[in-house]
Amino acid sequence: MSIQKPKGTQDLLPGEVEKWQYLENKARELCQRFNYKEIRSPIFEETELFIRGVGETTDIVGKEMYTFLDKGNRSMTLRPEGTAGVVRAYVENKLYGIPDLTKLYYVGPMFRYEQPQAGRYRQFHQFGIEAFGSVDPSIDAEVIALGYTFYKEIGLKEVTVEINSVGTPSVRAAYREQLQAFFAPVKDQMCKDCQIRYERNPMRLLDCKIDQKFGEGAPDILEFLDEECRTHFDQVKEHLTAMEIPFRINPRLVRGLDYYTHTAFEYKAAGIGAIDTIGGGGRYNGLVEQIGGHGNDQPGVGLGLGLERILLVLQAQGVEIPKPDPLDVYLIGLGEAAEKEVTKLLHQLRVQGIKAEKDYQGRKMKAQMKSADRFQATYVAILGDDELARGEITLKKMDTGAQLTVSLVDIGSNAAKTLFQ
RNA sequence: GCGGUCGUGGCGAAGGGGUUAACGCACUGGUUUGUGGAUCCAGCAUUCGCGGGUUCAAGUCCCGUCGUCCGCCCCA
Repeated sequence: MSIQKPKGTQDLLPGEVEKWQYLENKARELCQRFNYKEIRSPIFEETELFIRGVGETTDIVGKEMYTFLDKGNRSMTLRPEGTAGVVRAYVENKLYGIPDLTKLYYVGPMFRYEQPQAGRYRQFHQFGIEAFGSVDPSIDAEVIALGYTFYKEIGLKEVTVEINSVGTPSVRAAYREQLQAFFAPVKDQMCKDCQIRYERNPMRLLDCKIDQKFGEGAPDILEFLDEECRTHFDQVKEHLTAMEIPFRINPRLVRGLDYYTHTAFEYKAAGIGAIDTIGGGGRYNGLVEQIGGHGNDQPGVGLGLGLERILLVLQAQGVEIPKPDPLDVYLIGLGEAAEKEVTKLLHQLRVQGIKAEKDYQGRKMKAQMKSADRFQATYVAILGDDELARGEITLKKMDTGAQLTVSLVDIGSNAAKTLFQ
């Protein structure tokens, strides 16, 4: 049997890849306006980085990493998310020492070893941003606003922003105890997954689909926030309101990564089967120090948006993505001498910036006309022995069928003017 | 990791034990020795994901395996 692509990966072919280019271009252009600079970090890192960064108790580290030993017997892992690598690069390159260079973005593939499903792949792609060095709530709001603006500008409708505060580690510890106390009486009645969650991450008990009923009346983390946390959260909300970014407070929003503090948020949209999260992020004070070591305490806040999920929702909503321009001109040469002249002219046109093509399979003129039609060429240029003898070429405008003759020298030296006069 | 579904030409899709594997689209050629998007004609799967089994006979039944799609856990 012939070799197939690895499970959960996809070949992005012409026709589809244009949509990706559109999204990526939009992301870059948007980041320029928000003054985020691109960073390209490795696609694989030392396994230890993700264990320390993402968190040992997370599903990502526990069961979803693509880990392998390199030839030096070092444990490496294909990045399952973007933040850890960017934080590592930020610390390693001492970017904290360069004033104003703290707002970064990336676009690229991520890897998680999971069973594929609608909107879930083993290699998927994220557009993400990270802002380092500020605890100001306005930067939390800016990050949320950038993601929301991206969705809006590519034409996504009905995107919901959900926000929550997951507090600080000490706030969470207190909350965790209260939650365990709340669920203790019904613990034995809950599903087997929840039995595990009860011990490892009680906050997850709140969004279990099976055991919803047990969560009713459970304490909200928002009630446990201390003064600092509450103030930060309130100010994030005020900044969002000032920017007219609609949001919903979801006190049960828990993210899958351990590093979040204070602000946590998700973007949701319907249209991907059972999955509705299309992006998310939050603040991660303490992560830089955790990865970079003592003395490197820099706060950060960031987000990650799933590109294939965006594409799926766009499709479900029937949003059209602009197509690239079709071919300007398709050249047909009839006879050996004319074909050689076509080769010359084709190159002259391309050098001048004209999108031009010809046949390479020795096909009949009718077949070449069909090709031109498939490429949606604006013009077909026909060169036969008689035209060649006169130093001219026949131009046919495909939508009207109108034909005219132009000088070979003219079109070769100033194609744009000759074609579109 | 678990559960369901499906796997026939470039694409869509019939055939559910009997031997020439429908049909549609696309493509190529012809009708038109130099003019596309229309009509008509012709061509286009020694083979039904892969491996094994049952049978006189297997796309068709059974088992395994790989993959797809969907769902669970969790997330992008």
